Amino acid sequence: MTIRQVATTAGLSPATVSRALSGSRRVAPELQARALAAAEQLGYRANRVARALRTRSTGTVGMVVPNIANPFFPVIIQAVEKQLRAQGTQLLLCDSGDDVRQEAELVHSLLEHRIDGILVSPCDRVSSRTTVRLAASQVPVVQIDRRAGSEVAFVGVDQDRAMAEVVEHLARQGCRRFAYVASSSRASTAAERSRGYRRAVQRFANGSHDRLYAGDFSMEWGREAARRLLAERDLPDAVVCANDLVALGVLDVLRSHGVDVPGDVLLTGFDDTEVAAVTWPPLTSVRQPLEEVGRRAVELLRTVPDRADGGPVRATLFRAELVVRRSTQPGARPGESWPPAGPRGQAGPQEASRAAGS
Amino acid sequence: MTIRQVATTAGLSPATVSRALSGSRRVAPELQARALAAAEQLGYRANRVARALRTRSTGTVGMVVPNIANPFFPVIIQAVEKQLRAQGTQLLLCDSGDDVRQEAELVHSLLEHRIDGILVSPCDRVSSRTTVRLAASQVPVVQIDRRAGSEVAFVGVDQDRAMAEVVEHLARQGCRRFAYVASSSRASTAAERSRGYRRAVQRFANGSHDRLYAGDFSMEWGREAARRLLAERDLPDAVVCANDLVALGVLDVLRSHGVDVPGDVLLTGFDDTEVAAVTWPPLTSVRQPLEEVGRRAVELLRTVPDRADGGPVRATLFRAELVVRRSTQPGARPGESWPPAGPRGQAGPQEASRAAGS
DNA sequence: ATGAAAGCGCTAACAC
DNA sequence: GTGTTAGCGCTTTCAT
Repeated sequence: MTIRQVATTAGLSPATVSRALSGSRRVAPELQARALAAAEQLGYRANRVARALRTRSTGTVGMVVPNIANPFFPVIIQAVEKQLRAQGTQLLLCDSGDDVRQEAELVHSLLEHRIDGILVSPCDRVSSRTTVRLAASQVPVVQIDRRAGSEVAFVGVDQDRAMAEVVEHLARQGCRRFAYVASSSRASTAAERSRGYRRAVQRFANGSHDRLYAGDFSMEWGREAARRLLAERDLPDAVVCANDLVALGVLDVLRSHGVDVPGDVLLTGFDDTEVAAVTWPPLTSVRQPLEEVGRRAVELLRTVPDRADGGPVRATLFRAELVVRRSTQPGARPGESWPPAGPRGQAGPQEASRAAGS
Repeated sequence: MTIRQVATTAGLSPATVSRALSGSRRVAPELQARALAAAEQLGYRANRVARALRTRSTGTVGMVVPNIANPFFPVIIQAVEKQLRAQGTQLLLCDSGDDVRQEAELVHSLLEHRIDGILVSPCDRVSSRTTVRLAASQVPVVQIDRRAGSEVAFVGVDQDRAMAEVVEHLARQGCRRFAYVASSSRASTAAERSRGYRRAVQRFANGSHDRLYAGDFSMEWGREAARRLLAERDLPDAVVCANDLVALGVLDVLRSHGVDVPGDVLLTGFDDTEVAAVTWPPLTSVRQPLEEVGRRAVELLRTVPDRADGGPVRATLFRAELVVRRSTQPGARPGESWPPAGPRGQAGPQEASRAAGS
């Protein structure tokens, strides 16, 4: 089914039909109607490959994320998709598996496919740089959430500040000795969170007891780190985690070793993924305005000059929000029910099981 | 950077360079070398749009899933991607938002993009039928996980049987009165799970007390259902949930109302998502062999005849595996640490097929 | 084995 | 405003 056949059926030229369907130029109402009717009748659907070859635009944007199984990313992806849909653009989504080589291949593949732009969350803030720069020299590129260098547009969240707020909150709860279960600082977000953590511990805890465990953003790493933590002589006052997944892993192992959260140690996550609210205890975490990040990223993608040397590089930093939950509220002692006492016997997002045995 | 420029640089014709790069025909070793050298030197990368127009193959497969934020899907997507990568195919991933209209648009869009095949998890087992059929009339299509009709190839898991095993397990634990927090049966998986549940309750519990709540596959629906459940006079022995997300929502509300799991009521999920193992209590769930499902689906995609009327329609059904965890093991009393005693885990009549991450 | 030429389906440029 | 023509960049006849 080609446009030529539609044209023949309608008794028009292909050009007119093309114009009628796309609305790119004015066409006499009568001919317009004939064209549409013929197209409808034949069930004509334009071949976007041919169109793309001619117009040098595929109507497709590529997105490369490090790991789609990290529940943080689907949310950001959905936000992006929603925005793109609004402007009739398709999303070509790729998962780099947090691997720089893979990431490079995907970006190259996207470029071959002649996508109109790329959204990328670079897995390595250093090694991904060349790939990002290369891509940016060919099509508009916006870095989202993570970044590799500052030569290419970026939209994300102030991780440093957010993590500092986490520590400050913990310090206010009386914590002085901290442990940080970090993710390797290959991801820019991880590096910035670490930095924020360090800064804040210096400031609020006078740099006292401070242990660091560096791994990745996975639950399994959280488990491993918790085992190491437990192997030490004493527990810190609080365990700060690089993200929710890590925190869940830590929580799992702590619990299976009889360590109570928040009774024995406070615990925090990051990202405020959906599950953070339903673990036991619910996790204090950091919520990022992903909807806005997605919107801004797509917006920027349309603005970025084609060859990235037109003007100043745009970067947008949003501010995150601390979400305090029971994992950092040591009101009750271990084994006790929550809330510890008080008039309210029921309900409430941060409340839970009544005393045992009844 | 076109092939013509490479040809000029190498002092060859475009045709020869094309042949040299793709290896589609024999080329004299010397010329081959010259062509490759020139391509390398110029950093030539073929324009896949032009190639696709000529060869009528884009080297791209589309995939449409109902909701990427349901942690079940990323896992299946990664399995599919891995397989596709092995054969040098790009994945064009789309999220239908569990909406039939959206799904239809996405499929049409994919067809316009002239993808080589479609993997789809239809969101509605009835209404999605026309879309699936239409797609299958144009390109190879394989339904994955969910299905809409049996005229188009399918790869999935025996949901009915798996859910029956869940109920059987609960019955063995002494449960007689069940409640089922279902997802609306628009998804084929949901319908099959419901069926398996009903069948098994008939058989193992003599059709005794049986309450049904129908919503969707979300955590929020789980919360709502739990509220309704609590509004009833009495609790059932067990609450069976359509998937893990729903179970998490149920668990959250039960806990906040002081209901102990598994002390007061047993609870099960489905899908064995990563979080199922780290909730408190860990969730008994059903693990599906997603790696194999993904592999088989991609394999089938290459086998399916182009116009879906060549031969018998292929369907593959895998068997799932019950993963028993503490949420259905009322051995220990609430508030106690876990494992309650002994060297490791609890040895009940049904042992966990996998240790729950202790 | 190689090169010249045609053409995939569409739309931009050009003429009328 | 409409039709005719050319060409996007590639692969593939078709000749040689």
